[in-house]
Amino acid sequence: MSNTENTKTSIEGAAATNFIREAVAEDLKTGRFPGVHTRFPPEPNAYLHIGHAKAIWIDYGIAREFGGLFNLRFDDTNPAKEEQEFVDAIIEDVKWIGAEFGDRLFFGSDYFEQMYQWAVELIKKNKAYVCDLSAEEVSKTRGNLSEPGQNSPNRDRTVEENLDLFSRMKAGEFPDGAKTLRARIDMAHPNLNMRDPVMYRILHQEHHRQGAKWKIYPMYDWAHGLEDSIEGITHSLCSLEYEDHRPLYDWFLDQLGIYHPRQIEFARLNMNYTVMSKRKFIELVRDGVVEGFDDPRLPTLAGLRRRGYTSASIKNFCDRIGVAKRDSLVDIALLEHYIREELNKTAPRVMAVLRPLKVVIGNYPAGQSEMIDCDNNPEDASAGKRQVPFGRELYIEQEDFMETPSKGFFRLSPGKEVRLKHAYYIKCLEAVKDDKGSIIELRCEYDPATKGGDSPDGRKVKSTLHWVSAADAVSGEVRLYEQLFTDPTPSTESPVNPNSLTALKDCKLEPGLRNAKPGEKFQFLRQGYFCVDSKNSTKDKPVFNRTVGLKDSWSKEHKK
RNA sequence: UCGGGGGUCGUCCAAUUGGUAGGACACCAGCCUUUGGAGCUGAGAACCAGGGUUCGAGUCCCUGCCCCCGAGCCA
Repeated sequence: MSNTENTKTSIEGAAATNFIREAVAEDLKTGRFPGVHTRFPPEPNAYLHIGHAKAIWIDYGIAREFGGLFNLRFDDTNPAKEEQEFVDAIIEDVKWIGAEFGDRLFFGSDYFEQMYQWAVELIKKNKAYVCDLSAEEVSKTRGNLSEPGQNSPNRDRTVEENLDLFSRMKAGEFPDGAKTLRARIDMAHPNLNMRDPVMYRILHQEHHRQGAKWKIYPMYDWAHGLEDSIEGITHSLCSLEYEDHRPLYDWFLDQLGIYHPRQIEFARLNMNYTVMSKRKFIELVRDGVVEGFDDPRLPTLAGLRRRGYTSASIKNFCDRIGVAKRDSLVDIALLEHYIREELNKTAPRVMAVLRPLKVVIGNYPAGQSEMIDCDNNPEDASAGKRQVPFGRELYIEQEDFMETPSKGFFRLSPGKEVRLKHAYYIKCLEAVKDDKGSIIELRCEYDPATKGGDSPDGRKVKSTLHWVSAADAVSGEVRLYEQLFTDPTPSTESPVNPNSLTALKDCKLEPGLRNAKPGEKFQFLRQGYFCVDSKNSTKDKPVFNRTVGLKDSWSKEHKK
């Protein structure tokens, strides 16, 4: 345990400690547990989101820091909601995050037989009984926050009768909902979870792994502690809403007298401008509001990955938000900070014109072209240089030109000179308009002496623009994303931001981008970080997703 | 109403367990710049309230206040 001291801080020098780490260290010190073994127990009924990444990183982090083990275990106790598709997606996501579970991949449903035996044991101890009440009746007799519940009329069945009925439930003799197995605790308990909770319900439904073998399925409260116990979990970490369930978790384990892990709860992650609700995701996908669970606007891990987030940036984020018990709302700007920080160091710079405006350089010889040396990454000299074609006709960004410049605008306008990145200074002579008066082309002249972007006479320009040679440009689609919701604290009913996706269909990309691979990440100079879409991008028609924009003090100033 | 939790800069998390309240993000100012990017420097900014104990309280004790979770045969 001497290594706990220097493993306190993980990547990026995050917060020094948290209450869970301290509790685990204490348990090791007092000998409550000889080592550390954690687990991440998703139900395979949806895709994982960044809130799960936080949980995974806590579970895995605690195991790693104390030299322990980490299991991935599917809590697949409800066949009505669970599917293999989700199992596969979750495994991929957990691996992507980098929580190593080795061969410790488990399924709660594999323990059904053992759970059944333990239930029989509880019946024999007269701690559980078969109840004939309907779901509605159970609900009605449970009481409420201020009133105690009433005992089930079947609460005092004999052990023999209970054993018989329970085995017949298992055998499939009764229809769905006809009976349940309930723990005999206390219908007047102030904690509603302790009022004779249901342990098993009858479900004539095929399980994605167990097939038609089972007609009864265990409830979460009954199953979860048993799963933890079977796997020898020491610290069963979960979110705050299970605090009320801990007494029940403990009760089952104590009644059985089996190995007893310790449950510790922490606050789940909330982020502004988004929702962390599986139900909402399913709804958005079903209604076609988003493309799928991996839509880049969703905070699912699959969505973030497709958007261009790296697992490292998500882990850095998780380390920084820490672990605590109080409710919080993390600013999504923090997540964006970590992906910018990483991509600033690693993403090659390229030029792409999103909303093209043609520029014709009158004094550049017709038919001539040349290759310009461009830095791949000013943050990283080892990234080298590449050659980009330059010619008489170019595209620049529409928003980089203003016929009558507003105050503080120092890009291109008639009579003004700017630098084309890595290339030449150009001066605008004239804006050509169509019949309707829209600007369709700029007539400019360049200064051959400024090749490379410097003027020998030392004159300065206030602005540098990105550009793409018209003759060589690759056309592609660029998808710009904004927050999924305009409401900083959306409810599940909040409308989706109508501008959450803007697809620009005819962007002009520098020719090298033709060979970009799915998932490959770039900085589009002056605009942001983009990655090749992993689903819709083709060689002929590349598609890029904007991961996050560059910080933009101009637009900030402009809004004032 | 009952039970379980929780209140520290705008946001998130710390404070060696009673000894100068700190970091990150965000924001603001300045510098620098062949990305209005990046980078650098600096500033502002908090202990829910009121009592008490103590030389000394974010930390211990009282009394309030506010917030979250819980009444699925979901997890």
